[in-house]
Amino acid sequence: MTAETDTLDRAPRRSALPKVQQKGQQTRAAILDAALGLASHMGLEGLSIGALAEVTQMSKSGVFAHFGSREELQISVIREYHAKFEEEVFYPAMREARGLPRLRSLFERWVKRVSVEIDSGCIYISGAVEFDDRPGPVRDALASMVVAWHGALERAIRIAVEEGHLVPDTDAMQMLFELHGLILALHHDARFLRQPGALGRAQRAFEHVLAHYLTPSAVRVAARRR
Amino acid sequence: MTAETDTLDRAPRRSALPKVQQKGQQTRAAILDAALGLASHMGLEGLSIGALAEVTQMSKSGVFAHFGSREELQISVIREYHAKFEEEVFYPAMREARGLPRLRSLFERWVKRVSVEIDSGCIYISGAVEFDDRPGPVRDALASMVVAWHGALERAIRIAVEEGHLVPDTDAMQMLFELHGLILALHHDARFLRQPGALGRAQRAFEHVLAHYLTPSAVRVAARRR
DNA sequence: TGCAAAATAGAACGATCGTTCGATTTCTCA
DNA sequence: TGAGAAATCGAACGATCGTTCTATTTTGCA
Repeated sequence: MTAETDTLDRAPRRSALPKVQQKGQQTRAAILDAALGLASHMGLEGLSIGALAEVTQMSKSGVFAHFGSREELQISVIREYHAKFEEEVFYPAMREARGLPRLRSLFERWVKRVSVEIDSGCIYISGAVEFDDRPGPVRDALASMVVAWHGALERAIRIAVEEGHLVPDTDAMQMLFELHGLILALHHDARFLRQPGALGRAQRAFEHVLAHYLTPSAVRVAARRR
Repeated sequence: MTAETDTLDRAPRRSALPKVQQKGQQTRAAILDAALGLASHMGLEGLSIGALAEVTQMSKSGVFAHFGSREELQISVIREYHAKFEEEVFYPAMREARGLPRLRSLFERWVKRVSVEIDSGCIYISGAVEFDDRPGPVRDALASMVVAWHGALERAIRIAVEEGHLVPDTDAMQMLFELHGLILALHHDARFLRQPGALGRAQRAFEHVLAHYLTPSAVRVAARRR
């Protein structure tokens, strides 16, 4: 209920049931895994059931039956990506100390994830471009996850203000805007332009943004880091 | 030949011929115009010759004949977008005084263009995401235009350093990275998330980035602006 | 072990895609 | 004005798409 919940979503964790995994769920997971890889390369719109069937060595209708529609498949992929993102970025960073350490960890893991993804793009980013003009349930699912993640970052920034690490008049949404821009620029330069130095530039830029909002006392702590 | 050429491209301007426009070229231009609008909404991959024929009230084969292939159509659209971008952003800004005024004008016009495009996305940005994993002539055309534009911005930054407006140890590519991120964040928040305040945040963020690189004397000039 | 249920396959559907080709209309210029 | 060139159309192609339906196979449980 406080500013820091332990999940990005409000909804309860799905399937806490200890039931043994049936065959169906098992292949569904395998399909979803392949779909995630395919969508990372071709985008959510590039996801085709035929290609997915070929990869998983199944029939088209066999794949189809697990989701009922292409839209539902896309939404499932988004949810899967979200879960992985939580696992790799959000949860570990939330174990860091409140304030600057946690914020720094969130950004660092975010950057690492995107730069690892140089060979398999971020679905949040590609999806945002693909669905910015396409209303519907897929767009809604995507947007709600992105908003949840941004909300988590914003809370981390506010906590850093409370802790006295960032100046009191910090505009959390403004700072979030600037940090988000760095991720997008990293994704663009590393993935589209294939520039080798993009990761370093993103990290350096993070320090620049931080410099704008850091409290004098926090500056001394931050300086010791380098 | 100097750091500031008067065009983004090295190639000579196409068709300086005063020849009267034939019917073919005329309808080709009309098709291209419609294609630009369509690609802005659906992306370059969403561009279909059938839809284009419907919009222009022509037959599919009639449209097709003007380009010879879908790829060539996409490349033509990219070139058209590039020309418009030059006209609206690059050329007017280049008429500003060397250094900070020119750099500021470049960014301001860039931002304006992207925020006008809230209802018809930027092809540079959507194209980068669509083709970051798809080698071929379309990707090459897109990349070369983006690189040319980034090169122009980089030159503007270097000139601002020469003029003493930015600190001598300014890393032009680093600064470009940070500015580009702001545009991408603006595009994301305004177009995908439909956030109203994105434009203002981009402008404020520009001042933040500038603050990092401004020379003390330039700071006084900049302060008078506000 | 056997039987109902779940999972998968296979074939076919209508739609749309880019592209080809030959006929036909429209333009252009001597 | 009339002939040749350019532009446009209409129909058809093979391919791929998501989806539906009916068999067939596989699975899980009493």
